[in-house]
This record gives sequence, structure tokens and C-alpha cells, in this order.
Amino acid sequence: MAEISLTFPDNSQRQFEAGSTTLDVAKSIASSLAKKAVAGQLNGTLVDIEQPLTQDGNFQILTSDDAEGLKVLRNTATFVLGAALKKIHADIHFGEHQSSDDGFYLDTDRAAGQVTVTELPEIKKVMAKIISANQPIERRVADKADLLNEFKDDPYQESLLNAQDAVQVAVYQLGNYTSFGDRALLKSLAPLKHYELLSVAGAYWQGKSSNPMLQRIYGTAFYKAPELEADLKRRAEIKERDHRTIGRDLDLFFVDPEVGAGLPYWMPNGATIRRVVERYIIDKEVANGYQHVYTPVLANLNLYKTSGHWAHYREDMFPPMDMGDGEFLELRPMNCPSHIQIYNHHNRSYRELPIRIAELGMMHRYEKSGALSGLQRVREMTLNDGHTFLAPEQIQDEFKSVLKMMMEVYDDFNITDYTFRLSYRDPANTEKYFDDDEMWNNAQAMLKQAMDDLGLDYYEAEGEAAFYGPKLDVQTKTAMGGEETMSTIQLDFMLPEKFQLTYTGADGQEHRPVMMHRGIVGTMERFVAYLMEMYKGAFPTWLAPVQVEVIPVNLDLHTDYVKDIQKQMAAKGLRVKVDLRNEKMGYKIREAQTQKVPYTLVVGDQELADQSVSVRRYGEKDAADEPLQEFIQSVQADVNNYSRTTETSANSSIEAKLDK
RNA sequence: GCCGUUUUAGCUCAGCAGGUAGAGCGCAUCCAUGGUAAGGAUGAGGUCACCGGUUCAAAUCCGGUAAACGGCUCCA
Repeated sequence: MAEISLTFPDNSQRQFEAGSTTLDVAKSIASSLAKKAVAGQLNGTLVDIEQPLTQDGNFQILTSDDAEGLKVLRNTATFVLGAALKKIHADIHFGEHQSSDDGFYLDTDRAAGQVTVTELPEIKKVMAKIISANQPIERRVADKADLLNEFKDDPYQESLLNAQDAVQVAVYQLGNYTSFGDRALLKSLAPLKHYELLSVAGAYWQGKSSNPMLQRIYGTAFYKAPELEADLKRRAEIKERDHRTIGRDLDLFFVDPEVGAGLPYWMPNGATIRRVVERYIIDKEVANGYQHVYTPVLANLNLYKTSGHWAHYREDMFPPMDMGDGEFLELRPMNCPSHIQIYNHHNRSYRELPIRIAELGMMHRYEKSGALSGLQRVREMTLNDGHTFLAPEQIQDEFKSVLKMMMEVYDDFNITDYTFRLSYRDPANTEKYFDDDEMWNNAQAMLKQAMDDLGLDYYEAEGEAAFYGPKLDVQTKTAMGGEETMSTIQLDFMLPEKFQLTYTGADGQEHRPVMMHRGIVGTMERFVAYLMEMYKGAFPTWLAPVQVEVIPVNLDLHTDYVKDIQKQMAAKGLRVKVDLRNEKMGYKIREAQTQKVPYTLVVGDQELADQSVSVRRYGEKDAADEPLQEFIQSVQADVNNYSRTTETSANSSIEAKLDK
């Protein structure tokens, strides 16, 4: 009898009879392991627990405690969901499905009427029936040709089958529901007890917007009830962190349909946060050699024809305004052409380089209506934009210095949760970009080299570049779990060419500069939204719209003192609100807490007599008396220190690399 | 833009076998003058998103438009 050799995670090796199953292997190790085992993993591929093993290789037994073991449960849930849908709608077709850390989904299509959310409870009932019947799911290996015949009326399954290289395909079957593809399912449906169907949403077949749209059913499943409960609770709590919820509760911004979708209004509270960020970043940039400018949001369309925006970015631009005299004005979608005009306004010498032009530049992009979302995705936005014009040999140093400034800013805002992404053009779709293979390859290689030299971790993504050049993007997560670009550094050889930019070199000849586009805090809209979510609305003192709220114990006796405190603090540039409404103290304190004001002061006879204040910090239950002057100084220190509690820099290791 | 859902007072929502609207919070006024998370009373506030249709009668049924939400595609 032939034998196979399995290497376990601890590197030990054992021989088994060919055709042994994961369950056999588990039993040979420990009966407790056999009980917990849900599947195996051979050379990275999931195998069913009773699937015969015929190959040597690295082998791992997956249990209900493993992340991969959870996937097996979710694969099984997806399968049962499919079986249930097939029972309810015999004519339903299935697209792709997936299990992940966040749950599972199954794509469906039904010509007679798509599945909707209202059907989910019924579907769940049918799933429960299938699970309690607990018929074994039959696994077999079938000829691709036979399967093609079986699925000849289902274009999606047919297409998925044709994409398979193998002649033989693994098939799972339960009743008249058949599903193929390599994956592991549970042997018994019994452990599938704690699951939920969450939502239904449209999804393009194979992710292409030119393809038909299927209905994607999302769900999740766990081995243990408390895990499911915790996950559902987590999903409910996402809403509390969502910047749209916080924006309304704290009166930060709104979007008014009467005005237009994607055109947010900043209320005084939100405007205050934005103003603090704007002042901060302008000061920072000026200190780092940037020259801040103001340029118009409107420009002659020709500017964007020259830049290539009209050719490559038109879909995202508002339609030009026909002025009636042959002139067309365009709302700018990017600031780069404007800054190029600034560069071009004078003759430039190599001695001036690098020239750094910066602006909080307002731009307009006609985003697709379905993409709009609060402040995260808008049609009018203000970018913390900067363009450096430099000589080619200055690229490396400038890249490093931008990155260094970025890390310093992240430190001040206490931002630590992000990843670097190198964004390249899509090689299969080059017509979307400026056409110059050599420049693209060069620029991409230079960016990668710079990151490697610095020893920074990053991942690479094709198809994410700007149309004029590759980018280093800093990716962050929204409360909803979406990934978004916050900061970006872009290398551009194209626009200097298009605009015929030059500088006079030491040799007296004209040379072409390189452009570096960069945004540090990104757009004010997205950045402030990010801060809202990161802090759950409880902004640190230096950013908080209201830093201190003062409440008198008795309106008749203490109003003067409250006003005096406000006056003194306002004189120091602090943002103080007094609450002189005819309400009880407890009521006002509650409101100050729900509005997440960093410091709530209560003053009565005692405080008035001592010229002190009773200080209660946000989120704390207790209050403590403190001399007024001492308190004012401590708040000032808090603000000046960007409300950092520790001196150590979260990004220090990266900064150290940059200093080398 | 696409698929699905939703749209009722400033906010959160109820009403919907078709018979022209309700609650809580908030707001205003009055009473209560209160020491660390909601004191009481009274009152104002809505052409039920908008435009059409069906009907004796539409917030409720049907169609269209817009916006929001969940996703997909796209993106700072």
C-alpha cells in the first residue's frame, strides 16, 4: 500500500496510508483533536475532513478555534444558503461566493424577481430546516464536461466552470443543489447554529461594471453563540463611530438636498475643527519651505486640455460653462495646473529648486451619485495640496522629506493605523494614462526604490495610479471598514512635459523639472471625517470645537463669575462655552458630557470664594477643585502639546529610518 | 452610474386592510433656584420628499423624479 508523508506545523513528519483522511490523522494524534477538527489544510489548500489525502506535503488540522476553521463553517453556511435559495426558487442562478474574516456572501440572480431583504427571514427559516434535517453533503469529483452539461442553463456557473483548468472538478451536492469548486465544508451541519443573514446588495458579475448586476446576500456565522452576539453588537456599534452620526449629534456638518448632493455645509462646530487643522498644516508647511498661494477654482477649459485632464479625467469633471463668447470655463478637478501657472509665471533657475507651492485648494469633481457619502466622498472638496518642482537628482531627498513631514503630522494627530500602498498604472488598461511606457516604468521603479531604501513596509496595487504618474498612498480605514486614501505622494514627469516647464541650469541651458504632487492631511472633508471616527467625536482638547464649558450652580449668584472665567480663557485663545440657561445643573452637565466637551467646570459659592473651578474631564465621573489660573495654564499646555499624553512618538521607528 | 431598500415635526421613529396625522427628545413660555448625566406644567411646530395616475376619497395603492442608506463600480 502506497504511503504519503505529512509534515506538521511543528516540522515533525509522519507517514500515513495514501487515502487516509484528515479525521484519520487527527484520531492518530489525539481523540480530543479528532473531536475538534473541522477540516485539513494540505499545501495551503483546504480539504474536507473525510476527503482522502493522496499527496505528500505540509499538513495542518484545522479546528473550530482556527481562523481557517471558521472559514470552513462559513463556507458551509454559504452552501446551505444556496441550498435554501434553490429550494425556495428553483429557477435561481448563483454567481460567486466568498468567506472571509468579516462573514460570507453569495451572489444570486433570478430573472423572475431578485432576492430582497424582506425575504431574508424566510430564507433563514429554510436554512434552519436544512440544518436540522442534517442530511450529509455529498462530495464527489465530477468530469468538467458533465458539469458543463448540468449547468448549461446557468451562464454564471458555466463561466466559472470554463475558468477551471482541471478536467475533474470537486462537487458538493445536497438534494438538487449542486455547487462545485475547491473548498472544505463541514461533515455535519450540526455545528452550524449561530449564523445571521445581514443584508442584500447589488454586485456586478465578476466585479465589472459592464457586466450584469447580481444580488449579493451577506451573512456571518460563528461556532459559538457569544461570538455571534459580539459580532452583531460590533456591527450595530459601527454606527456610533460613523462620522455621519457624529456629525449630526455634535452639529458639525450637514448635506442639504435642496443645495445639492455631495456639497456639505460646515456648521460652526465642524468649521472650528477644520480651521484648527488648516492653521496647523499651513504653519507646518511654511516651516518646511512651502510657499502658500491662492488660485482660482475656475479656469479656462484650455488649461485642462493642456494638462490632459480633459482627455483622461473628463468623467469626473463638471461640464464646462459656456460663457457664450467662445470661452469655456471649467471648475477645476485638481490644483496641479494652477500651481504650474505659478511656477511658469517667472523664469526659474536651478538655484531656486526645489520650489514648493502649496494651497488649501478647493476643487470640484463630479462623483457618481452612488459614491457620495457624508464628508468622505463629496463633490466639492478642499485639498491640502502641494507641488514641488525639482531637478531629477533631488527626487530622493524630497521624497524623504515629504514622508518625514507626513510622519510628524501623523504623530501630532496621533494617527497610527495606516498602511503604505504603491499605486501603479494598470498595465492591461494603459489608455487610461498618459502614454509613455518608459517614463511609467522609470517613475514606478524610482518610487519603489525609495521605499525599499527606507526599509518601509508597503504593498503594491496596479490600476491605482493617477493618470499622470504613480503614487505612494497612505491608506486608512473608515468606521464602515472601507479603505480610503488619506495622504499621497506622486511622482510626475508628464505635466512638466505637457506644459513645457523649464528651469535654467548651471550650464545656462534649459532643463525640464520633475513635479512631485503631495497631500499630507488629504482633503479637509475626508480628514476631519477621519478624525471624527477615530475619536468617536470625543476630540482632544486642541481640536475640540468647545474646549471648556462653564456651568454656574446658581444663576443669580454665579453668573458674573462664569462670564469672568469665559473672558479670561477666551483672551488666551481658548474656546469656552457658558451655559446660562434656566435648567438644572445636572441637566447641563449631562449635555456637556454627551457633547463630549473635554472640560466641564462647575462653579458655586466655594469656587467663587477661592477663585477656583470644579473640573470634570470628559468621560470621568469625578470632579476636583483647582485654582482658576492653574486650570487655565493646564488647558493651554494641553492645547500646545496637541493633547498628547505621552512624549514617545508612535511613528518613531519610521521617523528614525527617515533620519538616516 | 448600477442593484436593492428607504423618505411622516429640528432629531429618532410610530401610523399604512385607502376616510385628510401621533410619540419621545429638542424648542418656547411659566413654575421650581438646583453641587456633578434628564424637575414639573403649558404651548408652538407637519401641503406625510417632489410630480403625475387610480379612486367619491391617497401619508397609505401605482408610475416617474430627487435625495439618503447598504453594497458594486469608481475615487482624495
